[in-house]
Amino acid sequence: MVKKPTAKVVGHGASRNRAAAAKSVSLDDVAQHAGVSSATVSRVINNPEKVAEKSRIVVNASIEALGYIPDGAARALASRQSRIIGAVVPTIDNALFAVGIQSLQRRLRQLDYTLLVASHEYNLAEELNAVKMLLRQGVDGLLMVGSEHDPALIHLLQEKRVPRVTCWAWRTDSTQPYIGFDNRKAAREIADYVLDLGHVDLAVIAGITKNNDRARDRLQGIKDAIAARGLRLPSAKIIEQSYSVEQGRVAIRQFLQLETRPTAVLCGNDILAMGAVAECQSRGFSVPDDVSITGFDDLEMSSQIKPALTTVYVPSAEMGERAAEYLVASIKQESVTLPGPMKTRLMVRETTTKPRDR
Amino acid sequence: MVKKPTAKVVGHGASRNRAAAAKSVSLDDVAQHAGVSSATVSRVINNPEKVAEKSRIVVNASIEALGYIPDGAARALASRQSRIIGAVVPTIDNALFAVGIQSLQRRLRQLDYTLLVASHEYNLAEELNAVKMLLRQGVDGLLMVGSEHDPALIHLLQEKRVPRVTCWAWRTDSTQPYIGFDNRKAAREIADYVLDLGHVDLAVIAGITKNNDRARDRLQGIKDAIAARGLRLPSAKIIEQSYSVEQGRVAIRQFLQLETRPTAVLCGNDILAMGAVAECQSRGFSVPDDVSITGFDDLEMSSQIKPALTTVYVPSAEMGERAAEYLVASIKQESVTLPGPMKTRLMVRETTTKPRDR
DNA sequence: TCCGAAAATGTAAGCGCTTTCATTTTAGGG
DNA sequence: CCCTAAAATGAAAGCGCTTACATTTTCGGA
Repeated sequence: MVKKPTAKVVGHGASRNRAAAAKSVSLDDVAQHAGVSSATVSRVINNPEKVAEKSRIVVNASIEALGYIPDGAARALASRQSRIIGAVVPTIDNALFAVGIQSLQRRLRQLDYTLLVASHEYNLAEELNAVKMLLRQGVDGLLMVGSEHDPALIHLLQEKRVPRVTCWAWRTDSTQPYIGFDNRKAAREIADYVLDLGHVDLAVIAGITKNNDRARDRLQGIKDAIAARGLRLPSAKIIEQSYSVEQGRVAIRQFLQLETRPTAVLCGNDILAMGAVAECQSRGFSVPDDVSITGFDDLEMSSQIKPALTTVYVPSAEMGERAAEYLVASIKQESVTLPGPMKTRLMVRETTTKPRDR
Repeated sequence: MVKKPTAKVVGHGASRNRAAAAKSVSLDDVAQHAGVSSATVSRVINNPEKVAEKSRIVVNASIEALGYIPDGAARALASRQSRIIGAVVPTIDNALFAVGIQSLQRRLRQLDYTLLVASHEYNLAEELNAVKMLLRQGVDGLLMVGSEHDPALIHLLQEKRVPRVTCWAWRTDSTQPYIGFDNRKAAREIADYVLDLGHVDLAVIAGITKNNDRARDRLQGIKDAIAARGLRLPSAKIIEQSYSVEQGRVAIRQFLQLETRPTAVLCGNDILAMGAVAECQSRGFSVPDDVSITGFDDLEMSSQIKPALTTVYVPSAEMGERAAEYLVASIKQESVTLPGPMKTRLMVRETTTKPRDR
């Protein structure tokens, strides 16, 4: 007698008793409830136009009735798209970036994407790590800040071919897509303004330029302006500080006790400038009469403090929005043209004036 | 003759020619390269202690050599864990939340988790949407702000059983896990301080209390203090404004032109307070001599402006860190005890003083 | 009425992992 | 050296979707 090959039932039947996770509704459940195949349900979700109106209605009703929420992981795995965009910024805890991220996120959500964020606190190795982590999570696109990165990062990105964009900077050496502005040019503008006022003895409180092209560009822009007039900026008149109010205070203190006190201090951002202003005030120096001070970024607060800060407006919010649109478009492989550098704007307010006659 | 059941080879062999995506290295590639099974490679990654040291070394070498990066989606699908934590905040663009998120993110990364953020701009429906989106992405844990939500949200969370935590608030009606502080109590403290100074004619610039329990609690705390002394706070002395410097200015303007000008104005947060201070100054009122003003949150800037703001310190950074730890622990089903309410601290600075004799 | 093309739907094969269970290898006495 | 238990490894079944391809239905002439 010959053994009949019978329908062989294989299977582990292991009932995963995970975390009491309330058995959640799956695509198949919806399909069954609606009396169609799971493919149709999938289509209703992803390509409704390919489904007859009749079944579309039935399926949508079932989705509603069952409270079905698609499983992103399964979706990502099957479609090779996660609908997640990653952003790596130096820190979220700086109004400049917070504003940009907020608007990025808002726009992304309108486009039905989610935002994964990471920060590296101005550390290139950490940045590389962060990007790896985002890549592991399968982000469809990536936003980064500035043009300076670990070479391994560049290599990694090249290899993975993830659509990406660089913000808060802009350069002509376009080896990467930028949506940002020209820090150097903007810095030169505000420096020019101060020089036009008649100041010849300037000092600079820059951000830490190491690994930070934005800070470096800003400093360079100031140097450009000074050099163009045949003036000099001795290195004793340049201090690099990390971005905090306190550090701004610390820095300007040094300038204040110099023999030849500068008549104007240009700061790498508004935070430093606010510290500088505050320190001058508490030491009895008048701003701008004794010292003119400028910032950079034009944070909300900057126009509100007394005296209001002369600074450079930077289009963070618009940038975030544009970046969202650009990334999503490139993911969808739509043709997109990168805008040129975005416009910054000199905001002349109350912390700058002509130097006193000497 | 009996047909031998042979190994049946089925398959579509469909070569997905997706977006020229550089064929990336998979687990199997690594396994092959290392001469082991994919299961072993998986173990090396997830449970190294279950693998003989010898193969562990070989496998790690292969991973390195091939530049293997695990696919998060596949991992999430198979293991039912995404290693992603979601955070839903009103807005990122408010130093209070930015600080919290920054520290949440930092800690999360140390714990090998990633942060998905969403903001709802003080809109409950948007919040529900955001949570749905995060759930769709399969977050393992969820951080939310405040205790007031769309009922559907609560229901959804109940059903999905996602570990969650509520921050920036704390209440005894513990229907949900809180890691935060008691806004009402803290507000009462600062109000008590102002009252102790001798002020009897107070005014309040609160945040918008609709859908915002934090704002409401803070206002209530102030009312508590006033009521406890048998004083009154007429509704004309309460203005609700959204959190911006400009709105702070607008609000205090109204108080300033009142017949019985309040001698102290308590603000719902530092942003409003800064606006209030600025407006007083530009209208020639001295702070604190003509009007005492208080804030809430103790942002970095608040101690730096002139006059420095009397306010309440709120432990945002620590909260973010604790929240990260709590969430990860609950995900791992470790036993965790929630801390009680976190400590806030009255920061007496320069914007408050005794009322002038009348 | 019938036929063919187009539209709608269904079937089932993966996507790249994790994990269960079975099998092989190793180690440790007797 | 053999036997047994423990340790290490492998084989393969899904996880919940998307999608290529096959099949069925619909619809508009002729």
